[in-house]
Amino acid sequence: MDAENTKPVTRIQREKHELILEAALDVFSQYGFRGSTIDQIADAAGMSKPNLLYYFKSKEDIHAPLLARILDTWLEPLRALDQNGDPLPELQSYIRRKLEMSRDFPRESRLFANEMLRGAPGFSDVLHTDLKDLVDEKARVIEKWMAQGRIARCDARHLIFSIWATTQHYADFDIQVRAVLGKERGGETRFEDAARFLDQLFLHGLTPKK
Amino acid sequence: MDAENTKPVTRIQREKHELILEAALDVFSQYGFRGSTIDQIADAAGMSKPNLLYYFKSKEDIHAPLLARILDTWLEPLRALDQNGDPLPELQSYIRRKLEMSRDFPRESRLFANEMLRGAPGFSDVLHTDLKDLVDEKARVIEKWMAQGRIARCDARHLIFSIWATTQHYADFDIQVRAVLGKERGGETRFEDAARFLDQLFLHGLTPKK
DNA sequence: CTGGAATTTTTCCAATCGGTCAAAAAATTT
DNA sequence: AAATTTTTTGACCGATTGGAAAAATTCCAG
Repeated sequence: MDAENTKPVTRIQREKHELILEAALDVFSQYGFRGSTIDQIADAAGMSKPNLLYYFKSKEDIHAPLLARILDTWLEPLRALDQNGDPLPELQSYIRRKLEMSRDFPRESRLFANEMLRGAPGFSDVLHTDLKDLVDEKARVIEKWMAQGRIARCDARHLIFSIWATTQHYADFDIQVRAVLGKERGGETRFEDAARFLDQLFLHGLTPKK
Repeated sequence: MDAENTKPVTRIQREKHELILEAALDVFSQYGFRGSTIDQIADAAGMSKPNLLYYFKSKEDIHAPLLARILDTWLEPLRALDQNGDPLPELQSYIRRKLEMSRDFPRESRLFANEMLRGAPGFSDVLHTDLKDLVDEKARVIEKWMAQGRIARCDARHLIFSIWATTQHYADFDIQVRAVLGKERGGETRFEDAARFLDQLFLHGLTPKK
């Protein structure tokens, strides 16, 4: 009955499953679902298309587990936001962790972005439940901090949006960021520079300390 | 010789050109270049594929003018950043104008995002010249303001990135934003809420005024 | 080292892809 | 209204798409 949940059992199955998902992440994150072809993925995985289809019976079946895996990973830093910690350091470390994810998992970020651009088909239910619930919960935590005067009063949800946006930008718009910074400005320090900048932005904004 | 630059002359040509580009923007902004089909665009434009190809001789020829038109529009607010104005109001109005563009031209924003996710093929030259030059120029303006103590010291380029990221987020991740805010929280005020929040973020950050 | 299971390759398919072409139909000019 | 130009259609093309089937091969336990 649960034919789709049959997990790999043999050594080869485990290896190839992982190999294919790795290759698929490369391809899907660049071209999106419709723009990617099974042949492309098979090539990237170094195998023939029918061979790939022996492990995943359809294009959807390769894409779905990638998405499922990601949302969880992606929200982990937000889950770690601790209501018992100090507000500013908590948010600071949330921002830093999200930025590190953009640095270390840019393909995952782009896959997610591709899905959002398409309007998140067959994914919007998760957005309205799991995601919304988590954001609601953490927004309440942040609002409590505001009520206690430990943090400036602002819209907690838009604060979360701005953290997502600024950090994911470095993965999703990597090409643009590199182009603008140029090589002479040492594009390899861009994540440290970004971390410093975001720290200041979220802590103090642009008002000069007189 | 300049066969590709033959501009529409008749009334019908002008109308259909615009109609097709409008439809193509809908499709390309959702599925990206590779994920979109000429048939889809023709359907959206209410005409047959061969008829569409009478006006644009290839898929590329529909896509290219859309992209060309956008980068210019997109950077106009940054161009308007006036070095003779007051720093904080200048930046504030830059942010507001960018946010308004996300509200009024979300498809253009998504088309651009799609192109970036793909690595901006056949576009990266513009990024390294026009875009970089403009950002360099405006970064110098901002750095001058910092040197004069009229604005907090920070990385001017990453400041620009953060403005791009936070504002475009409301167009590119619209689905997610709506899902998180939910209808009960009046998703139709999200742009006003965002404007208020971004004003505060960039002006004062999160440090509470004691 | 062999028999059965797991894996891979070869061949194939119908649908869709981007695009062409000639003829039909409108629109415009004379 | 006739002649001409512009626009639209339908039929079609080779290449690519997602995927099926079955034969050929490799793997591994007894």
